[in-house]
This record gives sequence, structure tokens and C-alpha cells, in this order.
Amino acid sequence: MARAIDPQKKADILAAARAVFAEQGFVGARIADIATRAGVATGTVYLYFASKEALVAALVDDLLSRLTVELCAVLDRPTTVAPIDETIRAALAFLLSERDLLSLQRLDLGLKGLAPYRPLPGYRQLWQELATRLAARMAQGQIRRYDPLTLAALLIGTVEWVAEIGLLRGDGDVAKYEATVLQVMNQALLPPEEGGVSRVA
Amino acid sequence: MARAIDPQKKADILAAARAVFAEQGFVGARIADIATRAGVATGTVYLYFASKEALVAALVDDLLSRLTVELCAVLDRPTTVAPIDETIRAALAFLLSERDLLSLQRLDLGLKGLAPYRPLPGYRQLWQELATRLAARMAQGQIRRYDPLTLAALLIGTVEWVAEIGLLRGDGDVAKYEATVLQVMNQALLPPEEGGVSRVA
Amino acid sequence: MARAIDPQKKADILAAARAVFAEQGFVGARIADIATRAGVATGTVYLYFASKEALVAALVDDLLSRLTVELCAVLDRPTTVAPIDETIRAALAFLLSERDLLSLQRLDLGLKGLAPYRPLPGYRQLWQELATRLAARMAQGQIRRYDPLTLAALLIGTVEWVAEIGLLRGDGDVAKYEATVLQVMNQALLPPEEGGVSRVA
Amino acid sequence: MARAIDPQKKADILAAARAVFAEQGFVGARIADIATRAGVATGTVYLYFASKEALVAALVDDLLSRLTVELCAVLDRPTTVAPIDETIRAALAFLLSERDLLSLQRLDLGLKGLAPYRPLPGYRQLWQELATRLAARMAQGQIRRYDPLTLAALLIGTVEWVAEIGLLRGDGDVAKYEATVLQVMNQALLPPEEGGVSRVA
DNA sequence: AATGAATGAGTCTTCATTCAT
DNA sequence: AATGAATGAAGACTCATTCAT
Repeated sequence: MARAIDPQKKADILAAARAVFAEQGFVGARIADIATRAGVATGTVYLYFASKEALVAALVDDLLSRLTVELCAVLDRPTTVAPIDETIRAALAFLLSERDLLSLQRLDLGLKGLAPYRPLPGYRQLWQELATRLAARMAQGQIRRYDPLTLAALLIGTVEWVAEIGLLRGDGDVAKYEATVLQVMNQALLPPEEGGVSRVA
Repeated sequence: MARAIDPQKKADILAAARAVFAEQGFVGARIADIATRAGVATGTVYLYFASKEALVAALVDDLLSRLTVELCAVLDRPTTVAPIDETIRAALAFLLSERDLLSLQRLDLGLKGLAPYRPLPGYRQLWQELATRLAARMAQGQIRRYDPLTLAALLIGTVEWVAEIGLLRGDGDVAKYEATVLQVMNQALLPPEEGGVSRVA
Repeated sequence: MARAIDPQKKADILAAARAVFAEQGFVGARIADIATRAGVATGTVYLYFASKEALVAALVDDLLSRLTVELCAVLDRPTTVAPIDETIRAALAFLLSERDLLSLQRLDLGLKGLAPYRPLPGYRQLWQELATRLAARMAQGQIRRYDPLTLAALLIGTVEWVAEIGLLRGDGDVAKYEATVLQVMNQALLPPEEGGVSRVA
Repeated sequence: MARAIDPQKKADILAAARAVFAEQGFVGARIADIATRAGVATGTVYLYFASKEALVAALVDDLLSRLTVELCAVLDRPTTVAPIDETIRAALAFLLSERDLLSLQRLDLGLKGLAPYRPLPGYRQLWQELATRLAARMAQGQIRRYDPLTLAALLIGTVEWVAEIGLLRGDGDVAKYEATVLQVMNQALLPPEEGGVSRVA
């Protein structure tokens, strides 16, 4: 578990792990297979990652980092109306292209029981970044006022769920899901037009 | 005639499995422990369930059935306004009391890779029942018109997600999450009052 | 293990056991399968046979009994020359038609290690009956003089071996094997014609 | 570089397997015991052999290889008369000293049912080598003419059978069995002396 | 006698992880 | 750092046998 230095090799192992996890599931994946696929020896994997679970964590954390970057880019673009459609579309498209990691991300909770659970740092990061930007848009009146952190969590969860339902479990009719989500979220998030009436005190 | 099969025994095993899975997680749980806890021999478990995974499936399926009953009861009560708050509160309260099963439900996706995934019958059932009732409310003008099936999926996903975030991962400040979800969903679902303006074409 | 009385049922179980053993081998055969095939319940098998191994023993013993009858019939027919060809042909034909039992018979030795081994009664019986008849033919000068018991064992072994090689392992070209065995055995057993010379003192 | 594979270790495992199989029989033998006896960890056995059955096969194959060497040595020694006695005696003596493997060899047939049976390579080898040498002796007129392959099979079978009868099942009076086999085989194999008469056309 | 649900001992095999080279 | 042979704990599942009905 000594800190190894070849970043390319680390990336190779991660990529191999991703492929094998996607094909075999967590339980079915074997470290030896991952090593072979990465072109290294079994033991080498342990020079870069402490355990099988650490591989999952690294993979998911990476996914979340990239999603964070993706969404921040969209939300940081200055607009006069909140880019709700763009954000949700970007998130869905991103998760669509990473469907294999999506299932991994679902995994880590069930693996341990109700044992104390520490969310991945990447999660808190994504959550925070999103909340900050949502709060800014609220301040500008582009989005209705909700608790920013909770709204961020809600948005992430909704999109992830739809990605899972639509892509992994469902019939793949993503367009329909996406359309409805956009409608619902616009309705919930966009502020009342002048003369419009908010439904919630 | 030999001993008649005992339906109570099946229930006992299921209950024991639930407890052990919650305590040890899927990987940590041992069939032998489940059997002991259920007061039967190891082999007896296999008279009622084909495998360890089948136990998870049965448990989750049961959870979904009971959730279905719960939510249908709320939605079937005739009201003049859609019981959005009541439904979401009921769902959250139910999942709160079943947090151990919630983590199991997360599990079944990651256990297999992207291998052909068959959603549990209970899922489709819940989805259908909910969609039917939402459609009825839409027809009565109590809820804005969305695609009922997708909306049902969206609602389920949102609630499950919040339950997970709020209860398992977060700080347990359920009230805050619940409040925000209620606000968002009311905003999205309630129809415009007379003179109000829908935000979505 | 109480002595059960329905002889037909016992025969049914034996027949089922034979079929299942032949298909699955000893280790692969399950008592439950044998019971199903015999049209009885699992427990019923144990009313007629003490154990799985007892089934094998009963099957093999039965095979040997029938082979004994078969061969005695041939050897008891009074002839002026020893019916060597007829005997060997009859034995081969019989074993050919019972090839499934042949493999079972091979089994019981390897099942236990070098632990004290008691040959089946049927074996000693076959051996004795054959030896008696061979001795009689020797007395009549129809067969060269060898130790009768040993010769009987040798004959049985040779025929069984050829049946196994020719039928189970080999290419099924039984005719060639049979022809050679007949040649060899005639050469070895028939007494010298007048003027002929025995090779062995 | 990691530890180099140790061919000695493979031999150790094989030797341990042989001992344990002989003591406990195939079913009774436990891989863990074999490993302990060989001085390796349980899993190590599986680095060298694919399964429990593969151990049996390797053991038997080895036995046959050594028997082949043994018999070829005898038959390759140039003589003016066929070394029938020597060959049979050598084979019997060899099998006598390997009686534990003999019982294993009996096993492999019964383990599987009538399922497609592939004889061990060692068998075909032994068969071929013997047949070649018998054919050579026939060409020199030292042995009567029979089909060489069939005769080889017949000889092997006879000797194995006698070894089994005499050593494992019988009363251990090997000398008597051996004497009779030698008589019979000499009679069958030695060519007629001048003026002698063959019994078979 | 017959049934077949229940038993529970028993073990092969896997594979994450280690460590000698 | 890299290797991959070695480790050995761990457990799901089977199935011969029993016995309550």
C-alpha cells in the first residue's frame, strides 16, 4: 500500500476496474482479472489501492468529481434565466455515458449493513458546489427560494434516479423521462412571472 | 403424510434474514446465522428460498408491496385537493421505519453488473398503482398534467432518495428535507389557481 | 430400514437406481432422483435399502447372479468338447447388455481406500460355480488342467476387462476384441490334440 | 520477480494425495488434509491441480507411465524366446507395490456415469508401446499371431485383474494366481514347437 | 407402510491479500 | 516498484438420512 508513483498505471488500473466491475458486478469481479486487464501483476493493484472497496470508492469519487465540473460549468455561465433545462440535460447526458459507474455507486451502501456510513468526499463536494450556485440564482430571483442544500440533494437524487430507472431498469425511453423531469423541475423551480401566483407559502 | 409445509416458517426466515442483513450487510450475513435466528436448520432455508440473493429479492419485494398498500390507501381517500403532502409524508414515514430494508434495496443493482436486469415485480406494481391514481387526480384537475407513469417513477425516486440522504447518509435532520420536498412537489404538482399561470407549455 | 414387503416396489427402486447411477455416476446420483424415478417418496427408498451404497451392492449382486445363471446354463449343457466359445460369447453378450451396471461394479473398490474389503457374495458364488464346472471339464479331458478357482477368476476378469475396454472406453469394435479373446482362450484352454505338445510342464 | 513455481511442490502434493486417497478413499479424502500432508496451504493445491478428480487422474496417469517404462524395459531386452514370464511377473510385481493406486484407477470409471469417457493418455500410451513390442515378437516368430493391440489390452487387463483379485480382494495367495496366469499365458502365446499343432485356424 | 419436510454435518473451491524474490 | 506464487479463512449449498405425521 506504499504510495506508488506512476499515474498512468493508476489510471490504467482504474479503467480496468471500471470495465470489470461493470461486466461482473462487485462480487463477481476479481482483482486478478482487473490486474490482467490493466496489464499489471495482481500485487501491483495493491500498490495503488488499499482494497477492493477502495477501487469502488475511487471510481465513484472520480465520477462525482467530473459530474461536479460538468454541472458547475453549466451553472456558472451567466444567464438571465436559470439554466434548468441545460443543467438537467447535462447531468442526464453525463450519467447516461457513465451508466456502468452508476450501478457501482448504488452498491456501497448495501455492502455494509446499517454500520456508520461516511459519504464519499466527492458527494459532499458536488452537493456544496451545486448548493452555492443555486443559492446565487435564488438571490438573483432566477429560482424560487428553497433550502439550497436540500434542493441540491433533491436535484441530484432526481436525476440519478431517472438515469437509473430510464437507462438501467426501464425500457430505455429516455426522452420521455427527460421531458417529464424538465417539466416538473421547471414548474417547481422557476419563479412566478409577474402576476403569477406561488402555490406555497 | 409428511409434515405439512409451514407458511409461518417462511415468514420467520424472512424476518430473520432482514435482521441479519441489516446488522451484517449482504456480504457479511451468513445463511447459517439466518437459519439459527429463524429457529430452523441451515438446509431448511433452501426449502423456501433458492439462494441468498433470492432472500434479498423477497425482502425488497415485500417492502414494495407494503409501500404500495400504504400509498394507495392515502391516494384513494376522496379529497377535493390532491393529498400531496399526505402521500409524501406517508412514504417518508414508511421508509423511515424500514431503513434497514432500504439499504438492501440499493444493493440488488450493484450485485450484478450491467447484466440483464429484471426489476422486481413489486416495483412495476407500485409504479402502476401510483400512476393510475395520479392520472385520476389529473383528470379531476387536482394535479397538473404530466406523463403519469413517469411522474410516478419520479415521485418514488425522489422520496427514496430523500429517505436515503436524510436518514442513512445525512445528519438525520429529516424535517428539513421533508419540508423542502413538500414545497418542491407542491409547486410542481398543484395546478394553477384561477388566474395563475403555468410555467410550462 | 424395516423389512418392507412390496417386491414390485423394491424392483422399481432398483431399476430406477440403475438408471440414475448409469446417467449420473455414483456421486452424482441423488436418492431423491431415484425415488422420483421409481414413483415413490424419498423416505420409501430407505424402507427397502439401508443406504446409497446398499443400492449399489444390490444392483451389482443381482448382475452377478444373473451372469452366474447364464454361464452355468451354457456350461451345464453336456458336450464332448468344452464350450469355450459359447461361454465367452455368452458372457460378453450379457455384459454388453448390462454395460451400465458394469461401471457400477468397478466403483465400489475405489469408494473406500485400502480398508478391509469384503467381496460381494455374488462374486464368490459366480467364482465357485464356474470353478466347479471347469474342474468337471478338466476331469473329462476337455480342458487343460489349471487351478480351477484361479482359472475361473481369470476368465471372469478377462471377459469383464474386454467388455469394459471394448464397450466403455474403446471404439466399440467389439467383434475384433471378441475374436482375439476367443483365439487366445482356445489356445490356452483346449487340450493338446493327439500328437500335440503342451508348452507348459 | 515472484517466487518461482516449484516442480517439487507438485510432486509433494501428488505424493500426499496418493497417501490420503489410499487411506480414506476418494470420497473420504479431503483436499485440506492433502494440503497439510504436502506441507502447503489448501489453496496451493489448486494452483497445481484443477480439482479433486484431476488429482486422481494425475496419479493414475503417472502410475501408467511408470508401468509402461517398466514393461518396455523387459520387452526391449533382446531374447530368442519371448520373455512372457518376465513381463507378467514384472507387471504383477509393479502393481503389487502400487496397490493403493490400483484402487484409484478402478475409481475413475464409476465416478461419472456412462457420460462420454476419455481414457487417460497414459492408457493409450501403455497400450501402444506394448502392442508395438508384441508385434515385433510376432514378426520374429516368438509369439503366436494375434491382433497386437487387442492382445496388449488383454494382457494389461488380465494382469490388472489378477492383481486386484489376488491382492485387494482375495486371500493374498499371489503365488498361486501368478503361477496359473503364467501357465495360461504361455500356453496361449508361445508358438507351436516344430511339429506342434496350433489349435486355432 | 408411506410420505416428504426437515435436518445439519460436511467440504470443495474461491479469491482478497500478503510477501519472498 | 513490480511480480505472481502462496496463503488460508470463509461459507454457500448439497443431500443422505431421519422422523413426525
